[in-house]
This record gives sequence, structure tokens and C-alpha cells, in this order.
Amino acid sequence: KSTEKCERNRRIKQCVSEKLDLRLILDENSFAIINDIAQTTNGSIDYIFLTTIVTLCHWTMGASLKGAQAYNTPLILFSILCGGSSSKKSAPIRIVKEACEAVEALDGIPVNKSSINASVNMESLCCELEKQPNLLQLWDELAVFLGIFGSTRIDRAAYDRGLMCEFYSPTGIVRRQLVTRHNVMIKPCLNIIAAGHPKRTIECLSGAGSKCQDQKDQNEDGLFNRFIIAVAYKYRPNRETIEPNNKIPKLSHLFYLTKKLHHNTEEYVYNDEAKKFIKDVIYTYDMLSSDKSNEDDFLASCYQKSIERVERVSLALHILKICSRRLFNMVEDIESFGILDDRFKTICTEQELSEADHVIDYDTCFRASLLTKFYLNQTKMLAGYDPLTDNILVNKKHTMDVPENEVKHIKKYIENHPSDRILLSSLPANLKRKITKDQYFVIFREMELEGKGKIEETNNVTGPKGVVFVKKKKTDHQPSTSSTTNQQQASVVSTTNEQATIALTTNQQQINQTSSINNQETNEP
DNA sequence: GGAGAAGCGACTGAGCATGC
DNA sequence: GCATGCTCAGTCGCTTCTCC
Repeated sequence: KSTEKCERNRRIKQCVSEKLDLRLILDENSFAIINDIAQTTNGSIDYIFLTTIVTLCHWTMGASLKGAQAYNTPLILFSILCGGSSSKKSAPIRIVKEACEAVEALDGIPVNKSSINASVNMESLCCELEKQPNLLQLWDELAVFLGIFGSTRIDRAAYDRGLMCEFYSPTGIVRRQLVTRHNVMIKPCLNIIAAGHPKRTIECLSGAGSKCQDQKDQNEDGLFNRFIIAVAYKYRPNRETIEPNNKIPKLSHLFYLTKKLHHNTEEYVYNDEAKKFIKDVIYTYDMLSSDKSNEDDFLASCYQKSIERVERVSLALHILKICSRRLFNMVEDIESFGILDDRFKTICTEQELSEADHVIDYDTCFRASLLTKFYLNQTKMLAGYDPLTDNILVNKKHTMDVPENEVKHIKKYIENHPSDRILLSSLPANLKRKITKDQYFVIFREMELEGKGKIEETNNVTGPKGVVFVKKKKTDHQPSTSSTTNQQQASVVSTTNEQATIALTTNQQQINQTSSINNQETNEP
């Protein structure tokens, strides 16, 4: 259990160490708004940013993108704020919730007709979506969200998950049929923000989080690969709090203006450059996905989902940009962005989206592709992959337990070993250290990355496969394979390379052969 | 410098797990 | 059922360390 926790911490740290510089992703107006919130609330800017763009999607009231592909992409985002209990996940959720409530209050929407939903089961969520198709669902705890699947019957969990997948890319009418009743949801538009503990979040990606018995394949529908995950770590708060700058628009202003600009169902397009670029990005992800499709479902799905994601993210960034710019242009009319008032409401009602506002440029798409890649890597790292090589860092925690000089020694042992193929299972037997096979495997992996050789499977025809490390052949023969071996041994080494290899496998016959040969040779002098 | 202890690696065999 | 891999306990021989 403690090693599990250790591995979880490693992944979180890895995610956090890969910094997202929002200055490179956002235009200056948008950054000013997001940064102001982060500084005044002392919260993680990554959380604030993610909750903001998801909520922004909600207030575009079902806007869509005539994308680079044949079909229209709805502007819907699912997101998870992932972090430990002290990483302040709830604060950003509260902040957007309050901003949304202010938006609805200004338009006189009664609380019971609010589009900010907090359903605790699939039943009520679908009923709400039936009543009003545009909902923002906030889950303060991911566990609650997971609990909504099949809360009445375990075999309905898969159905509900499937439905959730459909909400991500809804087509016209979505139906949910139960024995007693059925829901008909017309163009549902559900955006999700959930706060999740690292343990639960990682379980979702690996699929072990649900209550179904067959836990291994629970994420096979890729539901959680649709979620954008922002990871933050607990950090030291600033002692002095920064007062909000009233010259900088607040989230409530941003959302209200977005809502007013989208009173019609808007459709956005790319310009030619942007479209060409996005097509390239999509092609790259498609290639990566098909490369992985036969060997790794999870990665294949992650790449596939990145195709949809890069389009959605570019639209979200685009809308954030145009709305922020408009807000900053209002600074002269509005002396203070303190609270949402009727004066602001009047100004907003005059605003209309222009023709040019509907066109996404290359720059935004480029930034969106950076952001997509960043979130893709975060997901990979959370799932235990190395983002660059796509290798699974299997229980990397173990190497951390092994002292460095031990690792060095083992690497040297493998390198200097007369055999050029080393069977993994021979190591724990021969090197009597308190190191498991998994730990030796990680050392293999490291050596592979260092270019010392390659990890392969044994080439037996039947039965389970063993793991061998095939060393890279040295071009120049080094006579001093080991300073400790005497000359007699060295001669054995050079002549019986192959036999030594075989001896490392545990095939009895072959071992007998080898040992008899070895005995002969050693007995000779 | 030599004797003995300690450490290390090669190898065996048994029992068990796993895939065909 | 068979072939193979994995793990563990154990033996043997060699090297290195330590103490006198």
C-alpha cells in the first residue's frame, strides 16, 4: 500500500514538474483575467484556467465548430481537477459557481431553473437535461461522480458510462431508456468539472475505480480519456493577500458577456491557415493512434481523443480571446469591474458577434495544439507512462528503493556478463539481493533507454514468454571483461559465450550440456 | 603475509504458475 | 498434459576483506 502511494506521488510530482506557462498559451487579456483570480484567491492558476474554460464552454450555449473534419464539433469539455486534499481543488469550483450564480441572478433566473447542476445520480442528471439542455455539472468529489453509474443496478453502469460518452459528442436527440421511464434529451450540452483525489483519478484512467467486478477493462470505453486533467500540488500560500484589481474584469463579467454574445446558436470556422494546421495536427494524432491501436488501447484512445480535443480547445481559446478583448475595451465605459450590475448588463446587450469573430486564426490553433499536447502528457504521466517514449514506467518506485550504488553494480554486472542475452528471472536467483524481478526490470528499462541494449521476449514457441535483455553488440572486443576474473576464466568466457547464454535460461537439458562443458573445461588444467 | 570469515555469483532442484 | 517460466532454498567455488 505504501509503495502504491509512493508511485502515486511520483506521478503527481512528474505532472507538476512539467510546467504549463499560460503566458504562452493565452493572449494578454485572457491571461490578465485568469492571473488576477489566481493571485487574489491564492489558488493554482492551472485549476483556475481549466475551470474557467470549461465554464466558458457552458456559457457559449451550445456553440459548435465547423471543424477540419466532416462533422461539426460541439464545444463541450469534461475536466478533472486532480490533487491532494490540500491542493485547494474546491476553491476554483466555488469561484466559477459563484460567478455563474451572479450571471443567472443578473438575468433574473430563479434558483430552481439554474443551469448549474449538482446531480448525484444519472436519473436526476438526465431529467435535468430533459428540462434544459444546457448544463454545467460540478462535482466536488470525483467519487460521487463515479457513484452515479449504475447506482440502481450494477449491470447498468456500462450503459450509463456509454451515455456519458455520448454526452461528450451528442447528436441531436439522446435517449435513455429504463424499464419504467425514459428520458429524451434534445441537443444536450453538458460540461463537467469534477475534483478528484490523485488515487481516484489514477484509478479512473487505469479503470480500477469502479465498483464492477471486472475492474481491469473498466476504462475500455475511454470515458476518462475524454477528461482534461489539471494536476496541482500543495504549495506554500503567500502570506500577504493581493487585493483584486477592479480594472481587470472578473469571471462573472466574462461569463455574462459570453452568454450575451451567444444568444443564438453560433457556429465557428477556421481560416485557411488554421484549417491546414489543424488538419496536420489531426493527421499526426491519427497516425500515433493507429500505431498504438493493436498494442495499447489506452494510448490509442488518448491519441484519438486528442483529435477532438485540439479542435474544442482551439475554439474555447478563441472565444476566451474575443470575449476578454471586448471586456478590456469596456474599461473606459466601466470604471470598476467590482460587481456585476445593470450598467454592465446594458452594455453587454448592445454587443454582437461580428463576422470576423467567427473565424479562428492560426495563432490560436497553434496555442491550442500546445495545450492539447500538455494535457495529453499529463494524462500519460498519471497513467504511469513516460510521455516521450510511451513506455510504461512499471513500478518505477522500486528503483527509488534500490540504493544507487546497487543499481550501478547491477548495471555493471549485466554489462560485463559474458552472455549477451540475460534472462530477467535469472537475476534474482543469481544476484542474491533483496530486489524483486520488477525492480530488475526497471533497471533493464533504464539500460534500454541508455542505449545499452534491448528488452525482448524469449522466442519459445509454447508456454509463457520470458523477458530477456539483449545487449548491444560491442564493435571492439574488450579483453578485460572483468578485472576480477583470472585468465583461465577469461578464456572460457571468450569461447563459451553462447553456452553461457543458454545456461542463463533454465532449460534443464541445455543447462546439463553447458555445465558438463564447463566442468570439462574447468577440470582440464 | 597468511588463515579464516564474509561476500558474491553460478548453478541445481523442487514446487508452483501459466499459456497453448 | 506439456513446455516453459518464476521463485525459493540450498550448495559450491572463487574473491575480497579482516584480523592476527
